[in-house]
Amino acid sequence: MPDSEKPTLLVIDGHSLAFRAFYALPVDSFTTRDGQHTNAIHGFLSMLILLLQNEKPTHLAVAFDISRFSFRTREYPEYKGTRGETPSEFVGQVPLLQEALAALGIQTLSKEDYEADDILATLATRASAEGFDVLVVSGDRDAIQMVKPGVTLLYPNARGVSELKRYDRDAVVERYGIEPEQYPDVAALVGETSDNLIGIDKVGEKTAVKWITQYGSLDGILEHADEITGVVGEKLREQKDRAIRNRKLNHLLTDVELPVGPSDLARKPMDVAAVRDVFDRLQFKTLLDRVLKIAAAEGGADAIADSAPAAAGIPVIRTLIDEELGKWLSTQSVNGQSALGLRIESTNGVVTGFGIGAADETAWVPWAAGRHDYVALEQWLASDAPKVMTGAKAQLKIARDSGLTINGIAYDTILASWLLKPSTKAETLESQVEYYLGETLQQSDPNQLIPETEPASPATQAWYSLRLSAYLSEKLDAGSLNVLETIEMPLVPVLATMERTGITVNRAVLGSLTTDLSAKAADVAEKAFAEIGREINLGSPKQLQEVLFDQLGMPKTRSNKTGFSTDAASLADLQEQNPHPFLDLLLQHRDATKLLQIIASIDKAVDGTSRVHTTYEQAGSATGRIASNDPNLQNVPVKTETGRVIRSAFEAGEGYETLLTADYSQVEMRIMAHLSGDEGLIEAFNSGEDLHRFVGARIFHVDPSEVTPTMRTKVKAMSYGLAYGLSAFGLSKQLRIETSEAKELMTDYFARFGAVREYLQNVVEQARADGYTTTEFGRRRPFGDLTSSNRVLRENAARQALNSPIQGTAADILKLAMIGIDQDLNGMKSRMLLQVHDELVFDVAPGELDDLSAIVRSRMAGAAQLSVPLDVQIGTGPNWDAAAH
DNA sequence: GGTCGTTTAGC
DNA sequence: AGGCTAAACGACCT
Repeated sequence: MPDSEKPTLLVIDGHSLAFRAFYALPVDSFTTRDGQHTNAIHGFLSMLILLLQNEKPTHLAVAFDISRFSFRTREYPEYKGTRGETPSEFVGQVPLLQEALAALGIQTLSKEDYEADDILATLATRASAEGFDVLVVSGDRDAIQMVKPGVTLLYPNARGVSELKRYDRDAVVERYGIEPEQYPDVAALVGETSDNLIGIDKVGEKTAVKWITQYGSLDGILEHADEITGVVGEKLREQKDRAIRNRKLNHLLTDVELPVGPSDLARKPMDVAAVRDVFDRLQFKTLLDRVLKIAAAEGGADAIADSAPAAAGIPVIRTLIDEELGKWLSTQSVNGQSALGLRIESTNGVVTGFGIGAADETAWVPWAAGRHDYVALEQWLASDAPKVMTGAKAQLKIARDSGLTINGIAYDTILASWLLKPSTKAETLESQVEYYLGETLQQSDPNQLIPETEPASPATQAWYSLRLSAYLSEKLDAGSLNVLETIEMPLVPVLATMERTGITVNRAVLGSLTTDLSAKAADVAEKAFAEIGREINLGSPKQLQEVLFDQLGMPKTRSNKTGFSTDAASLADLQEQNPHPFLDLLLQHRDATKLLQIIASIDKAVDGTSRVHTTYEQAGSATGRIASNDPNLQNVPVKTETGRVIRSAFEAGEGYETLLTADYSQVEMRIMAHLSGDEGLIEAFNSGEDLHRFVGARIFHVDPSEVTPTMRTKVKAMSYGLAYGLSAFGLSKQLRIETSEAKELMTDYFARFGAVREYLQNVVEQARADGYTTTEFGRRRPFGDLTSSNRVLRENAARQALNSPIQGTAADILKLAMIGIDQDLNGMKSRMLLQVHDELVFDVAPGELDDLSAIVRSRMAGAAQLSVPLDVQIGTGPNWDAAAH
């Protein structure tokens, strides 16, 4: 690079470069797991990164064509007419590329009726006049005409976009033997196949250059056309109109009116969070690293100053205790009015200290039970003074284990970030600091005995939590903030209590079931091996495929990525078409081993007091639901007889009278009735009649008493499928009926409950317009793929969008009920133990059954005011199975 | 040892 | 070609 002090403007023809990348890179290697092609984007961005590194432009813009129509096609409709339909795999990549460019802080330009090259030529001309060095990147040969002192063309060679050839004036002269501004005259004579511009017959580059050299220009040639002898001379005189037309069309405009001038195109800092977001979606790992390196090299924290609060530098940490701490807390929190960051540090589950972060100061409070006077600290912790944390629930549990009371947890950056983008997996403080603030927070590596780098102090961590909260709050809309404040934050201590409480499990029940099931599994496995004459791993889909399709020669099932499916539905199909004892034995083996797995996962989690403590993942699901893990207590079997034996192992705790379960009946259908306003469905719920019987009566035109079990099953499947975007095909599969019958069922259903279909369609339409769906309480879920050109992607997104407000509203409702119940339980001994999406499980203290039932019923039924009642079913019994109803 | 794909338990 | 999950296992890669 020249050391010139001149600013350098880099302008790129977006479409032509992306298109070259599209053909240069194999689609197969550049496709996301969702099926989005990314080869053009990848090729373009890697070229761009190289340009940024090598050319270090101070100013930058990428121009795009808006469509293939321009003033040129109006003048000459055949212009570029030979170009086939642009491949849809390419078209879909352009908006994503533009999104990536926006995140990188790069301005994109386009103008109706003009081509990108006209914009480039205009900018190049203006910039050059204003004293810029200009670099033009275009894959269109017409761009050669822009070259002049100070303007250089970078032109991709045949191998795609990985190498760009520099054409300055001398290079053009060397390559073509003419001056750059003469190039369009040559091209006009020769023609340009790719633009569908036919030249003069028999005139190639050599002849054209010879004439230009001799007569100076196309005009000069035409003036002396009579002097040119031979067949080419005749052709020239015959076809000179073509050359004139070509010359008009290949002239690039240098005076297009643009909203910005060269100096407006100064490089802007990238929005690190947005860059990560886009690159994550595109699954560009290596490219992201390269981009972030550039960001760091170009100015580190300053580069992201626009998108993040100013990094004033990490404040010095004071170590404070007792009175001094009390004064500091009072000053920094303005007597408990203003939020402070809080990080609770622990080792092996025992609190060792507190990091507290204010805006410009941080404090570290070493802590050990009974070692100091902690009055000031414990007062502040127990007060409602607002505290900002990152991952509050886990820290709160440890604090409680150490006998501390913490109130006023007003903000959790993990939950805030999740509400912002609920489809991403839960984060950590370190990942948030890096993602949102573009800074690095050292964390301790548990695998390193002697850490190479000092991990950040809890005080610094608390300070970062506070900064993150400020950043996130600005990004959150009012609805999401409302969900954070009224649902998610109040739920944190409730879930913490439930996790710490756990539920009693009778290991003896599990033990005897394990014995039975193990014997059963061994028995069916042996019989299965006898059927096929050899022993295989029944859990290996690959080995099963060999047995089923090669050895037994069964018809092929639906295919998946690794071959042919052996799932239960496929095996049932096989049993119908090609009955074989092996199939049934295999299913029985699957059944037994699955239950054994679940039992094992529960059993190994039982603690010394016979209780299991799940961990609820509050920021895990895309819709707002809570997930349960380690062990998962939201998928404990219930549907089969054996499954219910597992449930019967969950018992009332010691000193408690019984278990109580409470669940909503058909919440999602009720929410659908409310949201759609469908009069038939609303009437169904208000009638008190069994829902599926009521709906069945309407659809099959019979009296409710005449609805047969078969009719009820079909209607039930249809109703439930609605909220999932079930197709006629899917319905026919599930019910094992003809597609035509499923279609008929759907038609009849919508004939009676048409507002439901209308509502579901509206949800998707609204989501497409807004870019997100919303629950009744304001929880959002963004959707980008609703406008994707990829059909699979688009239709998947549509089904997710229509389901989200329903599933999400149901989640909101039960969460609100839990918060209310927890409040009302204050002063009682009974306790909430489990949440299973539409069900809650409680330990009932002696004498509290009636009170508890009333509280639970009232809080659950009253959690939301819908146009249909929320029906709550309550049951009690010594164990979870017996308490079901 | 990590990641992906398949399968299946629940709602 | 049915929405939201957790978990186990096999297969494959490093």
